[in-house]
Amino acid sequence: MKIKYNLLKEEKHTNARLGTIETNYGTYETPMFMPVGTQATVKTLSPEEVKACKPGIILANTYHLWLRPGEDVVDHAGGLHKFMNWDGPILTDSGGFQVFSLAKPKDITEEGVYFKNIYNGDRLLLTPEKSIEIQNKLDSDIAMSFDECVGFPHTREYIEESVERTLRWAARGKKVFNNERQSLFGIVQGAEFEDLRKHCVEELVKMDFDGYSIGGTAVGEPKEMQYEQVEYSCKYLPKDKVRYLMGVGDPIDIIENVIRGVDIFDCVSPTRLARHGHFMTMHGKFNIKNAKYKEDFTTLDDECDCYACKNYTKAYIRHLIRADETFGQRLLSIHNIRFLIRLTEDLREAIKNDNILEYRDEFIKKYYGK
RNA sequence: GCGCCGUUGGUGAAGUGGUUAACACGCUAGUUUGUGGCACUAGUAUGCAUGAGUUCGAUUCUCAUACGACGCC
Repeated sequence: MKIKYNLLKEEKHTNARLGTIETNYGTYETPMFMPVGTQATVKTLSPEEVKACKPGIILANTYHLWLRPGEDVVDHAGGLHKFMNWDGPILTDSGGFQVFSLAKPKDITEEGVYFKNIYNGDRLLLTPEKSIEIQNKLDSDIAMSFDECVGFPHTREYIEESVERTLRWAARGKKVFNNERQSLFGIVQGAEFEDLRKHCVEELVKMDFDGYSIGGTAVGEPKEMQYEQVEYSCKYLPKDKVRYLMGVGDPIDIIENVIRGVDIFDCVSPTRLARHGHFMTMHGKFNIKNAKYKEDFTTLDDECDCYACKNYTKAYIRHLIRADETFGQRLLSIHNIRFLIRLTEDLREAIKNDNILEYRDEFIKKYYGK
């Protein structure tokens, strides 16, 4: 089935939305945070451990699975869910972000984007049609259009050109899309230019996607500009479709962008920060490797209900991380993912109570207070 | 006891008669936003066993002392 978004309530003082999203694998509340499982695994965690963090959807990556093990292997396994033993909804990114992170300007053509295979150096062409074909085979619940994610800084001239190309790519992908169980999202680009964002939204809506993503943010631009880009996109997006802000996961950014009307977020930060020894709490982001935790026998976060916080001390986790033990990375990953999901639970409650601005102000005070 | 070699930071060590003593690990702190998973950045010996001498100048050359490895009685 196609996903279905139900708008339940709009917060009284802001554009924040409370909703549900119906999927092949159940109905989940929004705002939502999606953990990232690039290579069909949330790094260091088992599906059971991810599940215990109470996520809705998780994310996997077309580019990486295309290169390894290949979409046919996943297809023959019976699809991504069976392959990775995940019985919840999955969203696949299209490879658009890899245009930003891996490709050089000269590699971007009208037909598609040339990449160097990171594993063996082969020159590969990823096109909008190919990206959709791969995602159809992966059989995720939600597929993304293949877009160009442009970094910062950039010129208006280039963004104008890029938005048109992204729109043509969206149309090409939609034309070959062929999976009844799967939904397809369009991606709004246009950088910090309101008229270009508006134009992009209008053209995508004409194509009638199952949901809309906001792209081209969290690529090095100032925070205020990110929030503007989200405003310029949400302002024109239809209310009856879900909105996914790609790649944003800083706690403050999640709050600010929920306030501006975003429903879904994803970010590698909780797992990457964890692998590098950092953990988040309401009182800020901390480095477990710091000497001050050497004999700190308290838990990471006394407000947290995760497995790590229920069973282990900072001193022990510090020891594991410093000893390069993967169990330490697992414990911090579990904690950080659960932290961001708890944040979305709080935000849903704040929308119900029409006090999200108070929640934001109090959170910022605590988070930067340290 | 004699001979010979050695002694550089928390560790393993490189090195030179003349500005800031290489590098690695460790340690201290920071960064990380649709992930090229165990990364990156910065700091970390005012001092080269101790004492004396040669020299304009010594961690580097000489002598003595201490400590250590090896060989011989």
